[in-house]
Amino acid sequence: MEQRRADNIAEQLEELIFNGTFSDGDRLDEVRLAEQFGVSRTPLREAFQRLALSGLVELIPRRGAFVRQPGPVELMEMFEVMAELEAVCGRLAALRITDQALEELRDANAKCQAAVEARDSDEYYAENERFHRIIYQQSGNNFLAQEAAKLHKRLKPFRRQQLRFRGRMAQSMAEHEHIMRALEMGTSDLAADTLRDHVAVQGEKFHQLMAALKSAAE
Amino acid sequence: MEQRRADNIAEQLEELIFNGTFSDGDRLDEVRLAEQFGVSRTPLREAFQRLALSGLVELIPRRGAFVRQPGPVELMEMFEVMAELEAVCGRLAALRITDQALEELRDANAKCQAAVEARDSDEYYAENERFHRIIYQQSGNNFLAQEAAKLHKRLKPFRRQQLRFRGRMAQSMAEHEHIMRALEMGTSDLAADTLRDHVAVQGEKFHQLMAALKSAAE
DNA sequence: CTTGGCATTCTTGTATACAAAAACGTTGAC
DNA sequence: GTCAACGTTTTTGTATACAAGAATGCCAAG
Repeated sequence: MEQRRADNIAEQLEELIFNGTFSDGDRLDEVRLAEQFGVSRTPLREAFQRLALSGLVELIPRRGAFVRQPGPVELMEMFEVMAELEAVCGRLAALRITDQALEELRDANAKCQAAVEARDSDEYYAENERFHRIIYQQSGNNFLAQEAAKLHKRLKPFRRQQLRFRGRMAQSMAEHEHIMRALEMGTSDLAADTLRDHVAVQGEKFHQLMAALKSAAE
Repeated sequence: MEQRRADNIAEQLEELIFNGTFSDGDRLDEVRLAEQFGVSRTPLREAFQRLALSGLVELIPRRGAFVRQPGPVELMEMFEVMAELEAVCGRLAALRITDQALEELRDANAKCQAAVEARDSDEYYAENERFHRIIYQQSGNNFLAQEAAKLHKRLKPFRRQQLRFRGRMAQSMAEHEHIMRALEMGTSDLAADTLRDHVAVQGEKFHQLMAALKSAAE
């Protein structure tokens, strides 16, 4: 026995849900997945529980585990909450941020810029995430930072799509500049508003994308 | 076999942690609890997972399940986040609240007032919770409402203590009045600020209480 | 007396076996 | 032909058995 297969399985299942192998409403068959992963049902059931807590899976008693992808409405709601959480982080961070953290923000932003010019979207995502994560941390509120990071992670697969809009990357970079300036100046309300808009626009773009896909299908 | 013992056990354990039977750092012994509840280890482990997700228990691989009560610092952080979440709910609710919901708020508030006069703290807690829950709902953002309710529930046992401050109940009632007025008028920023302060002061009071207890112990 | 290594014991993680509930298909009655 | 009731099958929930890692204590060596 190695150790903690259940965790590993939870991650793999998460990946399978994100990449679309399983989609909304699919029932996750315990026995089938068990032999597929080469384990017994026990660790799989543990993995289900873990996924249920992060919201990816719904556990219905006596019925099984069902994939639960958020619909457009729920997604918009989540983006709205994300925007507010980021705004709070920004407001607190503007007062509490350290010089060193500011330096790291500049670094992350510079690498973001480089990634945009190199058309390296993976690099862009990574550095963008670092940028936001620094702000969460610098809120000085660890609980808040964790909650923000949790939701950020959950929205990750949807944020990617929205960035395919023409010119969105450049616009996003400009917004980052404004955010940094607000943090440097320590103007908390401005930092909050700028961050809120920065995230809210992602929700908006996503909404537009959904609408476009829908009308294209008709 | 009845059905879903695991859920039941999770609830009971939650209660045991809240009422102080288990306190911070305690290890939850699988076998001991299993025979205590008259079940096998399997449903217990499921219950642990569920408690871990709500943050009451920390699961350390190969070590076991440990009770994880938030310390003073984390508690303050949680109250800060709660204050901000309520503020957001208030800001949105001020724009979206229905007349019927306003009526229900008035009703909950009146019953709160009656409970204060009757010195019925249980009733007060119940109606106070209803008051806040209505605001969560009226934010029009279901995801937000759920998150707010989740954190509200988690802070419940700590909120109770803080209300023992002299005159806190009356002050809280006055704050409720202000909140309602802001919601009636539809002034979202005012509603947000009033709610934020209303919750933040709870954190403050709690802080004072902790300090008082600490200095009394010296 | 202290410390390091080894063996024993205890506890967690996983597999398998069993029980009960829900899903499914078949058959029979109207 | 349709619908309902019953029996079969599948699938979930729980118990138990087993394997492996961590904790503990003992003994010996310095």
